Amino acid sequence: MVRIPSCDKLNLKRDLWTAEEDAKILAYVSKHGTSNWTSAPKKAGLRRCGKSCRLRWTNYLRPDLKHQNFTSQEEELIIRLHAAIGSRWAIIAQQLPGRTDNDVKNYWNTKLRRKLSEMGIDPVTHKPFSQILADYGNIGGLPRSTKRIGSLSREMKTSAYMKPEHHSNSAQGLVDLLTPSMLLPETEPVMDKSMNDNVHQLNNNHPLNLLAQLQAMQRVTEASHCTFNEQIQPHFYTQSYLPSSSSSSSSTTTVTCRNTSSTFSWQDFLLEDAFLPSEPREHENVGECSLNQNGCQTENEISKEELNKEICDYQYNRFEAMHCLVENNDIEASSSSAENTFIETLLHQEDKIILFDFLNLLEEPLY
DNA sequence: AAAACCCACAACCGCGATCGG
DNA sequence: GCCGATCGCGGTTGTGGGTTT
Repeated sequence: MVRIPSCDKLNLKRDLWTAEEDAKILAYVSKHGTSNWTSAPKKAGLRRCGKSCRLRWTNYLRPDLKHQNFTSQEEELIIRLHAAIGSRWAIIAQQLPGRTDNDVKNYWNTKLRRKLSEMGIDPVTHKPFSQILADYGNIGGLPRSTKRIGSLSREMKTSAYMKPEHHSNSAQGLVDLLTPSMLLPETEPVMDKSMNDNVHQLNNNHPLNLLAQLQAMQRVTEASHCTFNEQIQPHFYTQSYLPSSSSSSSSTTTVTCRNTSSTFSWQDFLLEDAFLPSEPREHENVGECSLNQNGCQTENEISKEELNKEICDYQYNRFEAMHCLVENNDIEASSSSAENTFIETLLHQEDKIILFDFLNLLEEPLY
């Protein structure tokens, strides 16, 4: 892989952009567009590398960017999406018109992460610190993956190289890994939605409607034999309600939610047991899906064969759900990538990666 | 008043993915 | 299919302004 020489190596300007430089970039874009940044510095008369010009345009000069403070709605969305898909800022930023991935990332790192931490919530796992500490105590004799993210300290967080949803090799963690779409709450009741509505949502998706797509995928999954939603969703965000941006940092702060008469507590933003098996859950159903059968097992009680079977079962169930819809002409078979919805593509890629990583993980020695 | 510290965010780095000859 | 060029992304660092000591 050929590396682009850095601006530094080329002895190009690297400090903050001046108004004059910004004007040159704007003039360049209005004349040449944004398709070729390599030639931008030369054509615009700038002593910057093309990459730097592109970033300046993308993160600051684009006319569609918002430069106001984040709203509480945006804040809510960031937290929810971060819990669902981790630090994939580009995807999260797509859900926030006028915001860049850099904006979202900075806002998370400077505001939201600290806000959650001050409330006793681990911003990586979205679990209370107390639970994490308790979990550490509970798993004293259990094998620990070297890839696990502790997140109790900055050092631990930054030294980890897995995404938050890849924390575990436990059975419960596996559930988390496999179904990012199911980590999202319903923003509104869906019992009156028909399957056709769900499929319509899937086929008429837009990149800026990730939440709706995730929820639609969730409903499609519900149509399968494996009722993940009943089993899993209660463990995650229970409400979609919005905390007031001006609310105190107390974890007991309660505000009236925007769109319903219910109340919101910051504790609703906790993820329960994001990656460790703990107590058996009363509301867990013993469904046809085998994933849940090990919900109360400890890590070392779950054999590799069982976990492999769970992966296969999950893959099969999801495939079957989609296949059923296709057979009923409720959804078009998407044979080309161009026809794939954004989220289907995302989940497909995710599955491949997760399945591969997880099987590799199983090959690691257990201590 | 000045040094130290904190904070927000702009900018950069390095990597993998993708494009195109 | 190969390979160099470019893009896009997430993580990290640098900078400047505000606040505290």
